[in-house]
Amino acid sequence: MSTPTNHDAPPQAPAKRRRVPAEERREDVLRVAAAIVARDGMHAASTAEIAKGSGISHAYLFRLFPTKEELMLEVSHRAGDAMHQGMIAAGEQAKARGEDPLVAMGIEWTNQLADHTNLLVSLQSITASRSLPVLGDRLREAWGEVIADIARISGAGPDAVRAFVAQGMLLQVIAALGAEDAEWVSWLHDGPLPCMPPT
Amino acid sequence: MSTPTNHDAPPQAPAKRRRVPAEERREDVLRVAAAIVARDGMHAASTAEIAKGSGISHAYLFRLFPTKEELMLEVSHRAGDAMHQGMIAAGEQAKARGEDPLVAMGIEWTNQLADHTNLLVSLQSITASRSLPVLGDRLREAWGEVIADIARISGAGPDAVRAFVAQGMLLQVIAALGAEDAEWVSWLHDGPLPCMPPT
DNA sequence: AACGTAAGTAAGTGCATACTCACCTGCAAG
DNA sequence: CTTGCAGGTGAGTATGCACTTACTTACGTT
Repeated sequence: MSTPTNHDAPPQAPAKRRRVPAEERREDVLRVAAAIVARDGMHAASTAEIAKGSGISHAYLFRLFPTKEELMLEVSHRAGDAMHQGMIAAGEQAKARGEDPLVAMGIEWTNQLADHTNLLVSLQSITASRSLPVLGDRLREAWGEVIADIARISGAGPDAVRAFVAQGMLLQVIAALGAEDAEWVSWLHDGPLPCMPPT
Repeated sequence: MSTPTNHDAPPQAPAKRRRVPAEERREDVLRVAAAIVARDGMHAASTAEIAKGSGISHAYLFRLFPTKEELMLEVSHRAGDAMHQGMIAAGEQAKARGEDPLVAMGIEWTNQLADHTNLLVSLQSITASRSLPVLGDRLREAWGEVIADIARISGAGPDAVRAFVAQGMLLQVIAALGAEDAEWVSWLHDGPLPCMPPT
């Protein structure tokens, strides 16, 4: 009368799933999550979809990241950091080569258009920060550092840095709108997109 | 045996609800919805909260706006339109007075910082457009018109218009981050915020 | 007074979401 | 072979969501 332990004869072998160290899984999850957040935003991104996309169970996702909020903070941090570090590297290399660092950083920035993900996640972070105060704090701090680095590496003054950052924001918005091919965009840039003004 | 029609003695009078024409209610709802969307984004904004904030039942909200999507499209349209019209007006008035229209439009734009709502709704629209294709179409079109108007009224060329719009985006982001008082912001603007560069 | 209609609602429906619990399993060391 | 344990899951739970149905009520017109 007790329930039989028999599992009802699994019809196929259970696919012999690979076991993977947790760290590696976390990286997978963060990649997948970034793509989904880029499309849907942080609030609408669903943990179930992230789990499925990462090839793990919903339950295990919450062992890797105890709450959705922590996952999102990490996603945001990765995206911001990647862009920040990329720009620093490009700027300093150019400087070492005796070229204009600001131009090099601009090119690096526009290169990010190739894979929109970081750009979009950054934008989504900004809009989510209104209802996620911790994120807001982190972002304000991060922006301060980015701007300080731009200024330090390029040696440019406030006006030039402001113009530079503003252009970056415009690119971000164009990417988010999927408007790279809109005629007003090509009019604005008067030629192929990837060129930031030398100012 | 039939259920008594007696309503169990309503303890207070039912508050004598005011009846209001549907059009007027729609305006209320749109205002409330804009504020909530500004904070939470279009996906996370809840119709229930919008209804409650507007002082109507959840059910009636869906008579005023048949779906959430239509509500959101209207919210987005209102915000974008308000900013667009405001800029056109400021630009043309300045032109009539013989002043630089681009400067006037910039001032108008920064004035929007006083009540962030439109700025934020615009940003939220942009990020939502990735998962709401109709919205994306509308936004790309609207941006084309805005940029054409800026160019027409100011007579400025692509570079100046691009710089102008980019500054606008930066302001939008600063507002979204709630970073108006951050030190990097005041460094960037080197003085009080509301001043766009003449170029 | 009585009627028509626009304004308004209580109480759902069914589905998605974030998160949990009890349990299972591949693999390396003793 | 056995055991320990990190890696991994099926099947929930409670809550919130967009949206609906059937109904009531205020008010201008005749």
